[in-house]
Amino acid sequence: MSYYVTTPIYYVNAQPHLGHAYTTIAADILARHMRARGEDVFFLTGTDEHGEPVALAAEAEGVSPQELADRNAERFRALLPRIEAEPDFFIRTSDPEHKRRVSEVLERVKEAGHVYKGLYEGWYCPRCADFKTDTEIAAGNTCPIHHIELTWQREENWFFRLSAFQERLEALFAAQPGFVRPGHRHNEARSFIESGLRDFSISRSSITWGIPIPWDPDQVVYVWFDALFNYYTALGFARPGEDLTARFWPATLHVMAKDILKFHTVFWPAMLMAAELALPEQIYVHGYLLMDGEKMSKSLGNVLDPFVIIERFGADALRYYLFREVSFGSDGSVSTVGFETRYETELANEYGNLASRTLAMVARYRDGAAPAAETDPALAGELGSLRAEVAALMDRVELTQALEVIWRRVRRLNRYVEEREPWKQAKDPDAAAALDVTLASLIAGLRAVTRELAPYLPAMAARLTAALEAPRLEPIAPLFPKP
RNA sequence: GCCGGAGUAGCUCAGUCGGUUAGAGCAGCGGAAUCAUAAUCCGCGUGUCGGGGGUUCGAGUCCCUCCUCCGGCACCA
Repeated sequence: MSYYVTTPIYYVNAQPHLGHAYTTIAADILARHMRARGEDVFFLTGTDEHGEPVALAAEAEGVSPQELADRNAERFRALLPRIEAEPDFFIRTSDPEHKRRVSEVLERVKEAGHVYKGLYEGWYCPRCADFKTDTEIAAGNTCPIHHIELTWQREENWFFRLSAFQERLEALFAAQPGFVRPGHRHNEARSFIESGLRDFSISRSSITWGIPIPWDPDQVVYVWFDALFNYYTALGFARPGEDLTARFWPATLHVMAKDILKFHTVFWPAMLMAAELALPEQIYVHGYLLMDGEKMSKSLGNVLDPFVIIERFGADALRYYLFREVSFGSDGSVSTVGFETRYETELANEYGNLASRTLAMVARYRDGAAPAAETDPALAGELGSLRAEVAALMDRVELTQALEVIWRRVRRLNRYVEEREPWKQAKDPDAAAALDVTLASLIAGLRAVTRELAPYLPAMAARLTAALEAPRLEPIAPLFPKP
């Protein structure tokens, strides 16, 4: 089965931060899990580069938008290895192939009658070179940024006939209750649709940094229309000389934070319908990471710095922590103290130490030779069902719950050691067979949990797996050393 | 205002179709053990399940109402 998972493409005007890392790690965990299951996986991430803010920032710096985009896109690309994310392709919306394909699709959408010329009017700030929504207008009808008076302007734009898709979207949400997850996000999107859809403008004449409208080169494509299609266009040129579209389209899963729900759950499906392309199977909307209960904010000084964590504890630990601490799909708090607690109690003491004590005992009592005994029936059932349980949860994108069921086994294994007291078995010549069972069961258990943990802890899982599969088992340096 | 979500132990949260004395982790206290990164394991909870009302043999779980917090309510990339 093909499994095509995406992150949003990140807007290059911002600095990469924990939020970007969070989404990317989520998609990476899913991709790794599915690869391990033998699925045909394609994992896409990238950058969104067009639009007003980039054009303005470039102007302010005295560089071209492309130069600014090149520089900042590189920052997002550089984030990937640091968080151990391994996408199959990194798309940039300034890629010529992307632009060409968006133009093609747009023409198709227009030919199908879903695009028309209309008037876009509203309050306009000449300095921002942008229209303001009602909520963005400051007192005295001024621009909140420039504090100058806004003017009522009208612009002739090309509009997308979103309203025409109202019924089809309603039908989609009714027929596929799992289209958007978690469920309350599905409802949120649904109620938005039911409140009545209005056409929206998909072109801009005020800027030039974008994809030209094929039949009206004085205007460029509205960035969202450009950006969303990345999921589709990427498959056409991710592999030189090969078109992966038939193999991977439609996407299995789009992962994103809640701020862009509307674009992905309403606009995007309608755009695909208009282009007569298949719809993604599922959209997963996760929450925000909060710092001590507040939204991340540099000025508040409450930022959990992912790079500090990675440097001190490794990317595995960060990946683990984010999905362990915060229930995926909800908002949740993260903190340095919380991180340190989980790192020490769970990664170091429970899991890392389980590995240490197991390897040490095999080395000490059996000279490193893994006993050939069968897994203790007391454990076999629980360990045997783990793989299927995790797979079922991953299918539903329940990343936190999957970690929970895995961790229950980690704790079970530590309890098993206490129950069996292998140090006593080692002293009793009559208990040799029992000790074999104990050690073999621990090794099997450790393998089972490590296999499931590998998507979360790629580096340490690989280390431990290698140690467990070595011809001679030996103690290894702590997986998660305590400072 | 309208729509949606949340309010459960000191903290963070789980509680599937309503059903046995409401659970887990963390923190705290006591104990056991010594294979291990002094890591582990066991024991210890008098919680108005936000308030009130209702349905039911039975409600944290369903209905009504009120309070508090959060989010969405269109072009913000």
